[in-house]
Amino acid sequence: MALHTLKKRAEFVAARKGRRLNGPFFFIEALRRGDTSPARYGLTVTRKVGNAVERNRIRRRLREAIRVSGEADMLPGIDYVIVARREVLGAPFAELSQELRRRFARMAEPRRETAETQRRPNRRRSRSD
RNA sequence: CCAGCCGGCCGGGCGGCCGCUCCCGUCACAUGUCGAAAGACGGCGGGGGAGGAAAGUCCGGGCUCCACGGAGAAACGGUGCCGGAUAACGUCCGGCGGGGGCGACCCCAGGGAAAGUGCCACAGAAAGCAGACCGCCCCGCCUGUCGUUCGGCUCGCGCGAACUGGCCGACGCGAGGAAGAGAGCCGAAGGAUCGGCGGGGUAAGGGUGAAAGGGUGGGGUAAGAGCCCACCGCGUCGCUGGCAACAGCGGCGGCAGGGCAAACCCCACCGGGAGCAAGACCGAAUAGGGACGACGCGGCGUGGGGCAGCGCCCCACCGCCAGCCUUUCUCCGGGCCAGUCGUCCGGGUGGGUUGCUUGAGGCGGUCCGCAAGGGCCGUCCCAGAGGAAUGGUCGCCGUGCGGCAUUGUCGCGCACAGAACCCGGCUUACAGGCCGGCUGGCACU
Repeated sequence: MALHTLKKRAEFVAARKGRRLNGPFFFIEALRRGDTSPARYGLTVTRKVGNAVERNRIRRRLREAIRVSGEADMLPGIDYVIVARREVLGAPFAELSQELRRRFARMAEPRRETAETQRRPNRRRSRSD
């Protein structure tokens, strides 16, 4: 049974209010929905990353990486939004899925450290559409 | 073999593992949800699944909705040689004209400049009722210069003769025959030439410019000029060929108002508007809409009523005038014309379903046509997503570059680019490769 994906623009916008985690290939926004239904995810690939072909490729690699190795580390009740960077294109697939797993695991951990990272001034905003 | 021109086509291939989506078949046996059931989600099997440009969204259509009563005018946008193709086009094909190339071929927004307006910078004398800077020519005047002839003077060279020892050398002569050498100055005559000034002729030449009022050659002339002649160009008339654009030939005209219309403009032809987020159906909350009832409602006019009357108020007609909508305007025609409260009714956003892929369709054959294309026959069904599928990953092969090396191995790379209702075009992007035809060279037979 495949994971559900986010469908509405409102859901993407809401995820921005969640915790944020940076990485070399992407950053993740995670929002606790307050129920216990299975995790959902959405992919954001902005137009400045590349043309349509490259954006498609990024989306497909990420989706495949989540399907193969990321699913297990996602927690129920949370919406994840993964905002891709251009580096996804050149990265080896193994490295990509490893990175993805590491990030999900980090999300699941107690938020002492993450809370600290979040306090750091981070006022950069990114469009999700 | 080299260089080039044109047209067509492909644009990585094969396989393993794991996925996505749509369709068809099948199962309800196992598990879960919904359901009375059929069945749906689902399991299993099979099949389809990005492009030549899917792109830019620049034209033309189909399809859909909106608007659409008639007449006239205007405005706006587009197209612009001729004929054909086509559903249509600004596209395509075949011609014509102009330009380029040795050639195969390529390029051209290619109606009207004698309706009018405007512009033609800089340079240049002059840029639009043409003009005269230099130059060329003629005439007059002035001053100088150079030849010729004549006369005079000065200097120099030489010869001769008498005399003579020698020297000096008067005189004469110097284009005659004995001989040879001239030069300068002054004056006069007439001529040539240059310069200056003035008057006129000219548009050949120079120079400026994108463009200077046909071109080349000859005659002609003071110098020149279509002034005259030949050829070319141009205009015009006629004939011939062609459906036509146009071409050819002949006559006539001595040549006329140059360019820009991708400046306004004129002429001819075409054109309603918006787009699948169109539209249709099912349909929450909230806000708004319509009908009926009550209260209430532009101006003038006409009729009726109330008050004793000036006048005011009420009702009706809807006659006129306003206002709004009818396409921008005009005329005619048509429609609408406050608001508040109560009752009832239907629309409608989020969402879902549909439109949604069988079509000016592809492929093959055949016939017609130079071709674009068309007719007929056969055959095939070939993506339909919706935060958006059509893939991810690994291996082998192919191919390009580089290293080692010598035909193996290693490394890096393999273009432009992703359907969103569908077609016909245009334009733009694109690594590499294949096929066919043609042209110009070189070599060999």
